[in-house]
Amino acid sequence: MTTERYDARDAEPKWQKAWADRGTFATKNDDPRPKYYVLEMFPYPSGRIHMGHVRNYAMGDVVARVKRAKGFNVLHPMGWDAFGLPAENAAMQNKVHPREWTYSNIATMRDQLKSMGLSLDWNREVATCDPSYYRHQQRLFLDFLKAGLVDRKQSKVNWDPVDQTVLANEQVVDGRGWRSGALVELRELTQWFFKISDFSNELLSALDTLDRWPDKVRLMQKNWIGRSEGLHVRFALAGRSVHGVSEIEVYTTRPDTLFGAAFVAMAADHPLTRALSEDDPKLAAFAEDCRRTGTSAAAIETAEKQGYDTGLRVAHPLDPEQTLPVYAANFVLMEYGTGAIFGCPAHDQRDFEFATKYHLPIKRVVASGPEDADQVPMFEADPAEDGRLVHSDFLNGLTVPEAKDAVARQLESQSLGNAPQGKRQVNYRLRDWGISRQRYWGCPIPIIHCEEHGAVPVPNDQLPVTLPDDITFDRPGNPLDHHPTWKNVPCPVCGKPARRETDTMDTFVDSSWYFARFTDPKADAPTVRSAVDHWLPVDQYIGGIEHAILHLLYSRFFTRAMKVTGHTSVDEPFAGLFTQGMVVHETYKDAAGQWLSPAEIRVTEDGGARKAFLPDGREVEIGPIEKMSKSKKNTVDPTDIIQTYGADTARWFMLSDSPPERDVIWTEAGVEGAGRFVQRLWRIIQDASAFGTPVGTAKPAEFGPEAHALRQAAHKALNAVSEDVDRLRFNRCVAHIYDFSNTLGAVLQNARTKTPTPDLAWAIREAAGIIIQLVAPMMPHLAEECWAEIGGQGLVAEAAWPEVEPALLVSDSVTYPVQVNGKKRDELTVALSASTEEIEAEVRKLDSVIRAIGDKPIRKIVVVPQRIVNVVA
RNA sequence: GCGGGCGUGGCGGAAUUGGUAGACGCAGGGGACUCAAAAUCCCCCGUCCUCACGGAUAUGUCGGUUCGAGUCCGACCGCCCGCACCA
Repeated sequence: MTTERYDARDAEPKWQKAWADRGTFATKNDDPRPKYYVLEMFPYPSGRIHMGHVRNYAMGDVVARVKRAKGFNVLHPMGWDAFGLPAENAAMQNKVHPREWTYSNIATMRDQLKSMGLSLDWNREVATCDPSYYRHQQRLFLDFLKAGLVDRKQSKVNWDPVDQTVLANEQVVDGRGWRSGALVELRELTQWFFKISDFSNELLSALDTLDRWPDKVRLMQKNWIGRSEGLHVRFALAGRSVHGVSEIEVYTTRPDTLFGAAFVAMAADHPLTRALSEDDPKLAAFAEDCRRTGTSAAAIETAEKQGYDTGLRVAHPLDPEQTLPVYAANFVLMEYGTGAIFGCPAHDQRDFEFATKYHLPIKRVVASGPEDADQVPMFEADPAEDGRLVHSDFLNGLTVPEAKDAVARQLESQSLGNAPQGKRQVNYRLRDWGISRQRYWGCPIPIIHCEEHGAVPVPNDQLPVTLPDDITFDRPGNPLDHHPTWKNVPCPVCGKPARRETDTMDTFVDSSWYFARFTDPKADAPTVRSAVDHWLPVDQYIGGIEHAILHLLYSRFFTRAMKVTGHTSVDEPFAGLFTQGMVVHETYKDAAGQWLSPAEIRVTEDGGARKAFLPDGREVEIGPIEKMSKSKKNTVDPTDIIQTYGADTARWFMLSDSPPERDVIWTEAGVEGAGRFVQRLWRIIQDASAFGTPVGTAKPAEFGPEAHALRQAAHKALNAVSEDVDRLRFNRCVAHIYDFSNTLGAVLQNARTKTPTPDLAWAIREAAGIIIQLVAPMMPHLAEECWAEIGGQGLVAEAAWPEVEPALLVSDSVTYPVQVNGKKRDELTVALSASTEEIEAEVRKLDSVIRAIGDKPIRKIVVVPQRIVNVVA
């Protein structure tokens, strides 16, 4: 018996070459077989692939290979999300051109991905930073513009007054610029927007059709779109008007609580706040302060609630006797509703805090009964939604929904000025998508600004507008903005001097249609209808949960916009979605508090206590397990792992143990375990090759008990793995394979001492073939080597998925756990055909049951067929 | 702050979706083989009581529904993700 070791370093490139030479993974658009489109979120070319990529692409590869084996024409492409900030940061730090930096990263990462042995069609590779890609994006932009899906309006950006540049939210740390440390200011710029809010209702209602998406993602999107039914209420300013303004319009989803209103609050950017600021320097200063918080919602909402009493008062719309104070407040957003609210402190936590801070009255208007009608509410256990109205005039005694309706009807019939004072309004939280970025490394927005003709689209025959190469980052701001020849061009309409739009597109635009481009990546138009309509929607999309909202929502919008402009006929880009967890690792810190990488240290285990040391013997602190990141140095380079253990081991480990939607902890022991299984399987296959019958031997008519048991195990494993692959439960696939390899290993162990009978030899050969095919999607190189070893036909990568023999999945007896009062006391094996009565009778005879019941009478016996028996006494 | 998720042995996790809690793997312990080591093979392995048979207890915490709860409901604690200019 040979026991040579499997050498991944030798085998892996060999099989990769074999697949490439045969074009195994090249996909044709006109293949008649049913289509299946598998896509993993394409990577940002940051420099090197990381373990998160390995996990993501290993999962997609399993799906692609299994679907291919099941007879589908599989599209499984790869590309690069290649525009973005890091390239500019690298340019500033290392004086390297963003294009050079990006393409060299792509070259490195492409090699790394190829070494993983993924079943990708590399002929379809695209990079979003390539003019051959972004020219079509410019075309889409112009088509959207023509279709009325693009808007130009003011919006706010984070401005760093020292660096003279716009900052991304992640570049704002505690309200200061990350490089300069200067206090960030908000600036208004005129920017381009995609009118995603035109699709709010449709994006919301179509979520119901996405039944192969995780519920949590659909819920997150639903909340993000944020449909609410409410009332616009106009409050008259009491006694005076300000610069001609005599009212404030608020939006509320709780009109029922109007009698509990204690104040009205406006955003710092509300037109009335601005008007008042002109005569009130303190208010102006307050508003300025609010603006300094930055543009991020998290920052605004975690900031302490603050208000400024403007001195204005408004009349209560339902109680002429009463007026309410008007505040400017930092937690009211101009972007949502009307930019003004009324506050009811008794029934809103935030209003409550605000009222307490500024000593405003707190009046309860919803109560579950008379006993709590006058109590100050406790939000934790408040019956806010199912109580009845109190202290509310004509609303008293109504339920919350009744009161909402009553207030709406009253205010609709009541006039202020010449219009009804209240108006029902469906409102969405979703805002239009601002795509202008004041950056170099992005897709140029194909617009020329002319003094006379305004924003003029670049004519089709002048596309693409390519990025100039001769730029520098010595000056702050966008290099495009101070590039004289690129920026200054004649107006396409009149020919007079004009200037190019120097803003580039948000990189989310790039990733909002790449899945469509893959269907015909070299086409002269953004898409070719026959290809895009054939392939879309993506059948299985796989990526990180961090993209649950923005990327996926933008892509859903973009697909609809492409439909409106005739670039596709589909609505939804992704029929199936899977969100995988992160790869995490222990962190290590030396005595000086410096992070250390796993490669720099050595871990020992002594009586359960794990300790880490530097090579010189100094002890290292083992820190918490965190997401792999460069800053904490807790990364493991996939290339190192692949060189040491092989790609198959890395892939296998990434798929085993942890459920794919959850985080997986990278451990050295885990990889070694995976590596041991590679060798174990190789030994099993060599044994099977020696003891099994040769290929093509006729199937015996009869199988003895041992052969039958092995066949049952093989077909049960095949069945289980097939089911779990469909549901992307790779960790369970791995467990089934381990389980089955233990069974097969034991049979082969016996074969060493007792030569197998012909029927068993045949079953061994069958079992070996099945286990190789089960392993092949996850460890494709090892599987090819094993396939060749047992004399399989052609390549496993091209072999059809084996058929389950259903007869082998059923057994003729059932073993029931027997419980007494819910506690397991015994087991009972009966024939599959046994009736409930027969089972009951058998159970009553069991000693263990009699003992457990004692002298209590049996009240009933619950028999759940094929499951369990419970005796209730 | 708002929205979403997760929590089971020393560790990663499984549990037929309300039916035997701990499959499978890692780590650990014991044994076989070996001059020896590695590799491999066999056995044990939640905790507590018991020589054992067996029993009690146990799925972040507290309570509820049920013949039966890791799974469903309510409250709490802890951790993670997103929050519109990171991708």
